[in-house]
Amino acid sequence: MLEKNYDANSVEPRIAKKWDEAKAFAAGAGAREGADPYAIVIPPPNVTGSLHMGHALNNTLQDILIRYQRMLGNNVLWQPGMDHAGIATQMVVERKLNAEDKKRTDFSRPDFIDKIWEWKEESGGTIFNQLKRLGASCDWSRERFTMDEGLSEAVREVFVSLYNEGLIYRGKRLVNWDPHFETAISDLEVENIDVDGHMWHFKYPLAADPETGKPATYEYVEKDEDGNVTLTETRDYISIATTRPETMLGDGAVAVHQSDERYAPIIGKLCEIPVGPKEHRRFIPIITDDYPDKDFGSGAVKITGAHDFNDYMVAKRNDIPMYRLMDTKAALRADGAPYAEEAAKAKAIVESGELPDENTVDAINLVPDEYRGLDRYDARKKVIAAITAEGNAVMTTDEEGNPIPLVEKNKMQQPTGDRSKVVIEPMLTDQWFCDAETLAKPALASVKEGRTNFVPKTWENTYYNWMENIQPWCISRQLWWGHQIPVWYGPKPSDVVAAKEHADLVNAGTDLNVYRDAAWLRSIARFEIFAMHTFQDNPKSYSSVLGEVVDVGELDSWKVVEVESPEAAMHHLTSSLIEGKLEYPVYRDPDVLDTWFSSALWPFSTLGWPDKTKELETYYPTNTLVTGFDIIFFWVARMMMMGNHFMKDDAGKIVEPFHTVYVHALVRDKDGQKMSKSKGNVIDPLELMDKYGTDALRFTLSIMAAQGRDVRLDEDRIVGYRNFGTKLWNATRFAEMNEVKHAEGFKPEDAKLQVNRWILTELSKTIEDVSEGIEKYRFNDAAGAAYKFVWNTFCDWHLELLKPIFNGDDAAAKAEAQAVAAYVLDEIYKLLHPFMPFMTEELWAETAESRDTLLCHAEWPKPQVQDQAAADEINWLIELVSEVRSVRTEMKIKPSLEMQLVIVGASDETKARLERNDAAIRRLARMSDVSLGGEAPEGSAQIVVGEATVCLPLKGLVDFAAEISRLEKEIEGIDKDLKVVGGKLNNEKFVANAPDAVVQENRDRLAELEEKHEIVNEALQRVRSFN
RNA sequence: GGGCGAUUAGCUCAGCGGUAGAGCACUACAUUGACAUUGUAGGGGUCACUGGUUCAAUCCCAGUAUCGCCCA
Repeated sequence: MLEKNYDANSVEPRIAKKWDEAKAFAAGAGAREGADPYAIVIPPPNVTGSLHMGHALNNTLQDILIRYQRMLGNNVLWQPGMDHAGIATQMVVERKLNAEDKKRTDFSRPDFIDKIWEWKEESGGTIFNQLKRLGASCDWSRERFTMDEGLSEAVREVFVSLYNEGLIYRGKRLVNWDPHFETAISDLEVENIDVDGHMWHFKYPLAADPETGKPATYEYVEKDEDGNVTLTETRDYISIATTRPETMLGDGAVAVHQSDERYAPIIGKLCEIPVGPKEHRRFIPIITDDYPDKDFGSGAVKITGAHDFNDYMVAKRNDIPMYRLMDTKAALRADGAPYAEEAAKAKAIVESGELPDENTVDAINLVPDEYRGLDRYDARKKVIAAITAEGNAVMTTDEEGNPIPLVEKNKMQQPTGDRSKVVIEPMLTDQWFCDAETLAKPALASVKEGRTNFVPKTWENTYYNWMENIQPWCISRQLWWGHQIPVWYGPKPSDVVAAKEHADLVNAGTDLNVYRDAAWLRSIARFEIFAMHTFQDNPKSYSSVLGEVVDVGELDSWKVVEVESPEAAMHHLTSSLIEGKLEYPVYRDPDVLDTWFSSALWPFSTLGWPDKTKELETYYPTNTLVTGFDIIFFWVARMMMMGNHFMKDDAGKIVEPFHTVYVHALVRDKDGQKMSKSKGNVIDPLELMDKYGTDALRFTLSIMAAQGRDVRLDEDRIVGYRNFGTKLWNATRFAEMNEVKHAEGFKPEDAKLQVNRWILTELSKTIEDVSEGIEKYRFNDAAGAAYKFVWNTFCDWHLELLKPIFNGDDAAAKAEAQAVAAYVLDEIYKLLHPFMPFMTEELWAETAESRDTLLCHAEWPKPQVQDQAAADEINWLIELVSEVRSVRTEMKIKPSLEMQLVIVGASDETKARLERNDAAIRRLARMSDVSLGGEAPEGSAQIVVGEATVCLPLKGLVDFAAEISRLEKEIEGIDKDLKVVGGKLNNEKFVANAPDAVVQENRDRLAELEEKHEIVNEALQRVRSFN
């Protein structure tokens, strides 16, 4: 006998163990002979991750699909794995070191990476155990990690291929720089946050006329919309507005819109940046461009190409030098020569009118000596103070009429790092980029041409929008943890080779061949002198610069070695030349790749690519990708780009990584707020599983996962669905008490009793609904159909209707009832298994002495019995009983009081039904007797069911006034419906235009309503006459 | 500024050209007979607003309002 309550906490680990021991989730487990493959790759959680509600929803939905497909007998693989999560992981380990009073830079790079691997072994991947607890039926034996050797090989393969195709390149670009982690990040990792900012207005004085030496002036004229002059004044400056005064130090120009008449007189003239030592003030040109907005600020903008994305474009278009002002921590630069020298270089550039190469410009540090090393915000304060003190701030007046600097408050969007939460600094740096635009084209076509489909479809627009406006993807990160970029450089900067491994560096056809450049080699002689000069007296220091030297291989008559840095390479080359050896040193690019680069390969790298494995052949392309919309750009789009580029069939045709992308919603709290630690509204799925059991959580998430809507999770809902589990548990317990047992060889079609044929028919319908719901990713419909069937059909009615049979004397009926109940319960376990795997697996085992398979491998139900007559009969019975109950309650008749039922005007069919269901009616409607009568007994309440009038003789019990009012109310309702239906049918246009079926439906309904109206009206007259 | 979505019962949400639904909450009653994690019954809705299309609109279209998200 089952326990009275289901104890999730003891059952779940036991069932999990059972699955594990049976290797129930191994790829292909439980598959039919010759089955179709069905594969899903898990969105790899971060190795640092812990299960949150988003994971719970995401993996529950995947598990439903996977378990369903497995039960259909398909060859199923759910591929699990984890992401190395570059920044997040490095952050976690650095934080741990900080707690021990150590920091990353106390370690060498390899030692620090070892520390991370140690951390991973100890505490990484707890999320896998949490996913197992959720019941995720992944093939855990195939767990992969983006940093493991196989996946790393795939990363190198892809990088080198794309590099050789010119789709990956290095360049100096303006990128989003995270000053906390001191690395570049991609656009997607930047969050724009609304903040209250300030806009300062400053005067840039015009340069003196070069010919006369006199201060330059112009007539500044402002007009209103109608062209009337509103202001005229003579100015010797141009006024600019800026939210970032500290970047003025790096200005290369002032720009105005070409159509802005106000500034037309001074286009091409020079103006002074009003900050820094007076004797070294820099002058910059006033230029025109499309970018400035005439109506914003003064209409004139300063152009700081190295620290602003818009300015960068303007500077590019107009050959304006871009001066970098900050270091990797976003403090003002302290490198280079004293300011006076550096400013002179900038002056020379302006005067020559020729733009030197970008590295030369980048080397110039235009931060005045007094500002060097300052944090960017401290520098801002000092710059503002200095300009204001000098009288170059645009002034206004305060409330009392005193002059004050004009500082506008303005709402602005501040870019912040999604991990670090610090303000992102646009920085001009050397980075690696992936040509996303080229890769996006086929990926776009795949969706447009329907080879990959988003569900719900509306997400396709989001995808198009992004893919059509895609920017180069910055893939390099200045971190230590990640896939190091497989590019080696020789001592000469132009010597660049991408290689999967050392051997490829010295293979035939390598690009590593600068040593063949005799002229260049001769020039190396210079370094000989340099090296001797530097290290002669201090050989120890020499070896410390050299660092480790690793043999790479032979190339021509040279020995190629790998060293640790560009400096080491140069010294090594020099020293080997001194010693008369032909040793050619290379060093590897220190950057690592964006974490999402390896995730982009996930659907094929996890299956063994670039090797041609059996798994790859079987399970690629995968079927469905289940993900949240927040990573469509980060992940889905990039998998499409990489998958389409690298995965082709034998005919060279693209094979997309998946054919369906199911995008589910975000889980929010019950008030619709996004869950976040700072808001303190995070609901921990693990706590919920402890409290209500995993199945309750899973069922709740499934039934709430309607397409296109966020899931607002309310704990009360979980309580409700926990109760649903209990209901099923107790239904099974009840069955057990009545010796309901799985009957070997029972065929549903053999059932004779209407009540059984009815439930089997309802079951068929439910099987269709649940299957269709899952197939169409309408998880809420699927779960809802199962819920309704189990509780409102099977428990509320079928089991109730079986009670008189179980308690009766008809042995054959009893045997059939037992067999059918057992059969239906088995089918229920199967239907619910994808949603509630633990409880159903437990019940499956508990309800038979032995089973051929685990429930997770049992065959998915198929509709068997369709018996409309039985369905009609029992639905009639349900209506009858419900009506009687309703009237009893309304008439305030004690439930314990047994009454007599007299049916008037019954057809032959109704008579037969009454006979067949006599016991059930008496039990469920609490009647002592059911009889047929010619007319309604005096003092009856009367109910119209179909053609018959059901009379409850209530003489002495019933409140006739109440009964009259009840019947009047009913007639009122019927009249209302009659009016609607009749109105339609009287409308010629309706009859002419509506589909025949609809017209007929309304005709039938009208007839039905009219008949009912008549019968109820008769009943009403009768009651009135009793009164 | 551009785009997407939402607005249905007190709450959380389904639905969707032709009888407006669920769960929770609420009210009344019942019972320890599988289940109080229960049963029976009940109340509760101008389907945001304004127009339009249609024989017919909660549903389609346009506009308005409010809210949310994404992108600049």
